[in-house]
Amino acid sequence: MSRTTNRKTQKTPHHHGDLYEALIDAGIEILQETGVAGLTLRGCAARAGVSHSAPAHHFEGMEGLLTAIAARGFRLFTETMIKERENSADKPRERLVAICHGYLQFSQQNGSLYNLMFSSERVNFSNANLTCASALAYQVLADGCAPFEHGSAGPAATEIMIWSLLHGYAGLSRKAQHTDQQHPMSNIRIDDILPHLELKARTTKRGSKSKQQ
Amino acid sequence: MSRTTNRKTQKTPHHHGDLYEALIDAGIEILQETGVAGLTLRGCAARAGVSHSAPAHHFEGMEGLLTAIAARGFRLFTETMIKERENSADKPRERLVAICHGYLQFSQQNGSLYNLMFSSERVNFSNANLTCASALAYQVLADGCAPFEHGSAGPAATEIMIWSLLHGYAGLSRKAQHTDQQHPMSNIRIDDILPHLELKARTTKRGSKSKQQ
DNA sequence: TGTACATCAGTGAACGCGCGTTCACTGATGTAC
DNA sequence: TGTACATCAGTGAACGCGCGTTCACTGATGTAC
Repeated sequence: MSRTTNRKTQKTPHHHGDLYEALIDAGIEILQETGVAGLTLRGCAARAGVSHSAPAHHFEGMEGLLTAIAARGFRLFTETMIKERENSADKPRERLVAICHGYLQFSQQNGSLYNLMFSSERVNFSNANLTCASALAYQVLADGCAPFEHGSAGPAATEIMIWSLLHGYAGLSRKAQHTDQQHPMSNIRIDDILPHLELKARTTKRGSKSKQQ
Repeated sequence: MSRTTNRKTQKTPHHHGDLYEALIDAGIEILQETGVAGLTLRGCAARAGVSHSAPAHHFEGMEGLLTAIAARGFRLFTETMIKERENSADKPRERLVAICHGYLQFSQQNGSLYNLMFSSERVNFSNANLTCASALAYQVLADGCAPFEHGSAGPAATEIMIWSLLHGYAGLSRKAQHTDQQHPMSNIRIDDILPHLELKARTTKRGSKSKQQ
């Protein structure tokens, strides 16, 4: 967020400099503070220190802004997973577990953003920028899964199993946070689950960086 | 939805009869057709054939209506899982798989409603009616998981593993539907995953209807 | 280096919209006697 | 069985609100000569 630090100190009335990115920054902050219901074009403009009609010069309406925010989210998401992976031991299982930790770290620290990225009806998932960013994120997960097989339905089965597990765990633990009730979720860590998953070493050799078949 | 069939034929201007339930019916229909963004008090009132201020006599604002809709959703959800379970062979693994099928059937046929139930920031999850309805749904899943253990973290670990997997699979496959892109999700069925999960028969005896520890 | 001009980026007033909410009302219903 | 009255459930007009969007504008910037 260092991009935003000079936002208030800038006195130039016109020519913000990088309003496009600043509006996305603002949007992510608002998302964090008030959830998706509080996210508006006018609110983002105000937080970026700009008139409420300025965003129209950079985004095609609300959908455009939400889509750009989601794309940025996927890039941060990818970074978080890669960072965790690089801190792990260079063994397939450790690498996958590290990626999973990165996944959940991001989803827990950016709940509303994660939600926007994965389930919003107001985002244009055909947008090339977004498609590209989300494909890169998926690739990290897929590479982590590549050394393993789960059943006989091919590599995608492992990916979908792990991804579903993480996506579900992320959503449920977020909901558990918002509920005062005692929740079974509260007592189970992801590390109570991951080590016991049925993941066999793949018999056919595959590269870990390329996605074949 | 048979409750709603006479809605338009009723000519009584006052005293709808069961407006509380009719507004929930209307809300579920609107949710199905337009998603949560299109769900408004005024819209529900209109669909129930009643003036826009009538809902105020039955619900504490929007949050009250959303909460009631979510509670109804959980009851339908529970019914769907139980129906599938009762059509299954009476073996632990078959029963659990049947419950999982019921789970995904509901989430796929009621995407927006499922989303409201599990991730809306606008629902009051402290509401007793809702808490009760969701606890009953959870109980069905927990009973299905009871014969099994996953790792050594106790019964909750199995429940959370299965629940996360289903919740995640539901959310991702819903998103895959809305995306034109070719999606790895499209090629993998839940039955490519469930049979290969690490679920050992529990060694300590437990009743399947009571929830211990 | 200076000037003229085109383009770009943000302004601020104005618009219409649908929303939730309020409120005095009225018609229908139920009950006490 | 009839009457009076209280209560309930829905009406419809009105309100203010924040929203996205439009549009003529203006100040800043870049470029050609």
